[in-house]
Amino acid sequence: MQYQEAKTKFIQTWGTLGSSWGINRAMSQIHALLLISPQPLSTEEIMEELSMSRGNANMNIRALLDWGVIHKEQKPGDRKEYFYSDKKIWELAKQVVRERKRRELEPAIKALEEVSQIKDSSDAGAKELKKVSEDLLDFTQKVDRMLEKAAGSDENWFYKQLLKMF
Amino acid sequence: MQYQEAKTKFIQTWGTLGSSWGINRAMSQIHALLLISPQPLSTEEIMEELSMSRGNANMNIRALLDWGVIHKEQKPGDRKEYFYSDKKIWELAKQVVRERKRRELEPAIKALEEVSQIKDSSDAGAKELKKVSEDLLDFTQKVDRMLEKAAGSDENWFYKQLLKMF
DNA sequence: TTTAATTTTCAATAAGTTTTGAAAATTCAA
DNA sequence: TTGAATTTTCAAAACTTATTGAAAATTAAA
Repeated sequence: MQYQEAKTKFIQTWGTLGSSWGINRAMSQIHALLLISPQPLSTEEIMEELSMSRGNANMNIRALLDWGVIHKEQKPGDRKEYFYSDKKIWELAKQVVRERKRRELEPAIKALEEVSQIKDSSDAGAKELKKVSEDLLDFTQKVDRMLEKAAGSDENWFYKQLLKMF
Repeated sequence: MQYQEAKTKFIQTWGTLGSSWGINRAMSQIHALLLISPQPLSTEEIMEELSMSRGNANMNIRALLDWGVIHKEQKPGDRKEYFYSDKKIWELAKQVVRERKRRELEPAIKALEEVSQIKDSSDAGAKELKKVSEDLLDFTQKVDRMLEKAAGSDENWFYKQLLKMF
C-alpha cells in the first residue's frame, strides 16, 4: 500500500470508528490527520487536506481542544495557530476515558443513585426497578472505579494488568 | 421518589446513555423497559408504555434480539410474542462487549493492519503514519484481547480483577 | 380452507445533526 | 489608531437517521 492510499484509509477508518462512538466524522478526521502529521497544522491546512469548510474545521478544532486531545502552538512571527495531537496512544486513551467518564458515566451514576433510592414496596414493578437499578448502580460504580484507576496510571501499569489477566 | 417517576427517570437515563454510545433512543428505551419489567411484554404493551409506533417498536425489538440482549417467549394459548431481557447485568455487559468488538473493533484492527504494512520510506509523513498506526494497532490488539478474555469470563473473575487492581 | 390476529415491511415524513460560507468580531503589527 | 490577517459565529442548506402508519405478508385457530 502506498503512502497516500494508507493515509486516506487511516483517516477514513478513524472517522468511521469515531461515528460509532458518537464523535462526529469531521472531528475524528481532524484528529486522525493531526495524529499522523509530523508537524503541527494550521486551520487552513486542515481545511485543504480534508476538503472541509472553515466553519466546520474551526468548530471541530475547538471541540477537540475542549476534549484535551489536541493542543495549539504559535510559531514565532506567524499569527496563525497551529494544532498538534498527542502521539502517545496511552495518553490519548486516558484523556478519552476521563472525558467520557465525566460526561456520560457520572451523570448516569447520579441518576441511578436517585432511582435506586425508591422506597420498598409490595408492587412487583417497584420491586424489580429497585433491584435492577441497585445491581446496575453497583456494576457501574465498579466500572467507574476501574476507569478512574486506569486514567491515573501509566502505560506500564496497563501492561502489568494485562499480564495478570492471562 | 415515587415508582412512576423513578421508572420514567430510569428509562430516560438509559435512553440518553444509549444515544451517546451510538444506540438509538427507541432501542435503549425498549431495553430499559424490559430490564425493569417483572414479566415479559408484548409489542402492544411496549408501544403503549413508550408511546411509539408499531413499526418503530417492531424494528427495534428485532435489533435487540439480533444483539442478543433480549429474548422472546410464547405464552400457551396466546399468539402474541412476549419479550424479556436478561436481568444479569454482567451477562448483558458481556453481550454488549462481544457485539461491539465484532462490529467495530475487529474491522478497525483489520484496517490498521493494512495501513501499518506501508513500506519504510524516508518521507516524514510516511514514517509518522507507520509509527502511529503500529502503536495504535498494538494498543488496540491489547484492548481486544482484554475484552475477549472478559467476554468469556464470569462475574467472579471480574471482581477478582478489580481487587487485584487496587 | 377461511378469517382474524399478529408481525413485518416500507415509502413518506419528521426530527436531528452536520456543513457551508459569508459576515462579524478579534487580534496584532505597523 | 488603522487595516490586514485570522478566528469565530450563525442562519440557511444539505445530509442523515428515526419514526410513523397503513398496506402486505404471515400465522394459526376455527
